[in-house]
Amino acid sequence: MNNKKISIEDVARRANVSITTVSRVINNVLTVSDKNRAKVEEAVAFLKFKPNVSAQRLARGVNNSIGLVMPGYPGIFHSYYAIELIRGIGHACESLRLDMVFHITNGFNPLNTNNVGGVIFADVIENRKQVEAAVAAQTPCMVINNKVADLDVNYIAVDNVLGGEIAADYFVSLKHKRIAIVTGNLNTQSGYERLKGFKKVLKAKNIDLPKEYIYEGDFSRRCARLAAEEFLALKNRPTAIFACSDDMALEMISVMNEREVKVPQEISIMGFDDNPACLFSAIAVTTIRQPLFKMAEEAVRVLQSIMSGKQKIQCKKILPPVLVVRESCGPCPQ
Amino acid sequence: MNNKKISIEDVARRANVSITTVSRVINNVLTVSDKNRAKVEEAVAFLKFKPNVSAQRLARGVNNSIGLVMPGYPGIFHSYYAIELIRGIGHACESLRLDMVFHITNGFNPLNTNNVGGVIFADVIENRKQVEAAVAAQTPCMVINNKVADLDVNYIAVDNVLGGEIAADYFVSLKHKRIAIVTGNLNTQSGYERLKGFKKVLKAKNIDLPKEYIYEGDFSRRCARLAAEEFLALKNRPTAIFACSDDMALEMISVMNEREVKVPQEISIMGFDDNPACLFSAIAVTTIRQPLFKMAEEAVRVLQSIMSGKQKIQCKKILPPVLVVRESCGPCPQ
DNA sequence: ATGAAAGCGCTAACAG
DNA sequence: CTGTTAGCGCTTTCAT
Repeated sequence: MNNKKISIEDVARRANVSITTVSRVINNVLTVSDKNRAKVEEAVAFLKFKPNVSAQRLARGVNNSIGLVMPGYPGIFHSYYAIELIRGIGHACESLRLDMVFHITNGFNPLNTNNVGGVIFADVIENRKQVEAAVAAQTPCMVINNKVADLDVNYIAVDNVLGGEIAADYFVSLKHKRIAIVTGNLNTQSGYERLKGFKKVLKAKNIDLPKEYIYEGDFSRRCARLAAEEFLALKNRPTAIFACSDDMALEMISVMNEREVKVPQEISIMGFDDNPACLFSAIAVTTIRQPLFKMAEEAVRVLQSIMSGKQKIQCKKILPPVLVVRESCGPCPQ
Repeated sequence: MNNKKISIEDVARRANVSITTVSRVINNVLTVSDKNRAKVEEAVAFLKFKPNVSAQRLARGVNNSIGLVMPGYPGIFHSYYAIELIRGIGHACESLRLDMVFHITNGFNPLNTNNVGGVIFADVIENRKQVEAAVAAQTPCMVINNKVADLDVNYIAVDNVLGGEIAADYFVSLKHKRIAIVTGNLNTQSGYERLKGFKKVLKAKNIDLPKEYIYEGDFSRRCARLAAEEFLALKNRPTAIFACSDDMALEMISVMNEREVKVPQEISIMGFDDNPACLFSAIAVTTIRQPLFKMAEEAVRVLQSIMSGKQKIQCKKILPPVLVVRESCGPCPQ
């Protein structure tokens, strides 16, 4: 198989012009006569010629592809978070005509950053060493949704501490006193920081957050179910629960339904993400919106300008999440 | 920025050997003296040299990357199906040291197949033209989970007709007479064929499948909720429902819970996929298992041998799905 | 407007 | 075991 690929030379021969001219037309350089352009186009179509991208990249000295590095831990690809990032990055690459080299890392096998023009890291905790290497090698890169204060690297992130604060503030404004949280994976910055912001506000308001009101989860529906059951079994059951992802909130609401605990009359449940699923569930979920898709798109855009730009670009952006009030949270009962 | 990249020549100069020798050591060719190998390795480490992949690909004439083409319709990336495929392919690429170029297609902007050594298509319906083009261009390719009988292309798929049959057979064996289905997206082969197999068995068993027992869905939780509500509103409500994805089955069970309809005592619900979430829900979901992850891995493996192999490889494999009995289906009530 | 020629960084005969 | 020498397919000066 693999009967010889047709090259620019074949096209030139058939069109009876030089390969330079062919190169010009496939690159939309204007200084080509209409006559020659037509001949080349005919030959390209006839031979079904497609430029060899490796050769182009080598000759141009630039690489129009970006690597997306994500950690491979279980469940991540079934999270709204990761999928929205992938969608956003994929979408941006599509419109910017970049190739997206998707690399699921296990810690070993780092992405060969010489194979891409730049790279986006979607989770620093797991991939920190790779980020450091990329920075050291001066590979253009962007970090998404993780501020890396101690590294000189560009990032775009959501303010997760603020997210936790917003959740706690809202519950407090609703007069809740027994407020619980099921956290995300605390090894991720988003998991950790949401808890941090949440605690901070409760402390400031002098509301106790006992250990049994903190369930250490991992963003998954499964642990949300476990958490819900544990909270319900408490002698002093909470009247409000902050679930650090919408998936978890949704699952908790299901459990409440099964147990015939009314949401929000008996218990308030708040999510995080603004997953569209929040709107189609039995009860619309009050949540905290974070602009995942847009963040991803912007990361690509910035990365591209880093890749092409002569000037050094600084991008350390932190986006605020926003509260979306719907039906799953209500005033404290009794 | 972009202070000149170091090349193989820089390494050779520092190690005081020819570039050929450097090439040999970075490619693990054994015919290099220990002394030279050591010198080269030192230089590589010192200069942080990474080979330019584009140059390698050009020189070698082969391309160790594969394209994964998936349609970009809404919701696909939030389906268990798509994600398992991506995971499986990503995993296989990782261990085979292939780059995975992930391409979400909107119908325009087809993947430049000259940029990859081969391509995997994960949904033929939407991408048929691209598959045809790839076949015509003799690009090594594999089609996943869609038999394309009329194209000379390799594929690996699940027998979805059989899946539909298994579902219907099981309900029949449980003595159900009023059997409904909420389908997947009927524009996908899996959506269409499951319905087909389902209908076929019911017809053979002389069980009526009225229009109102067929809800045309799209694999999403949202439509499952709508379907459940519609079925429950029927004068003659079904006693068994086949949901063509586990996500849909799970959502239907939630609705039943909200409406206080007992599963499986009053109504049986079957899913499809064998999503692990089936095990952690309130009631373990009876489902039909399809080997998504393994199928994806195998597709990569076959594709790689097509890419490297001299001989033409034929792969037209259809895997059978299997019934997994759990708790959400029971005998017909009354 | 066009083409000749010199690379881009690396691999792979081929000699030695 | 090592180095010389052609390319791989394309872009890009630089003449013309």
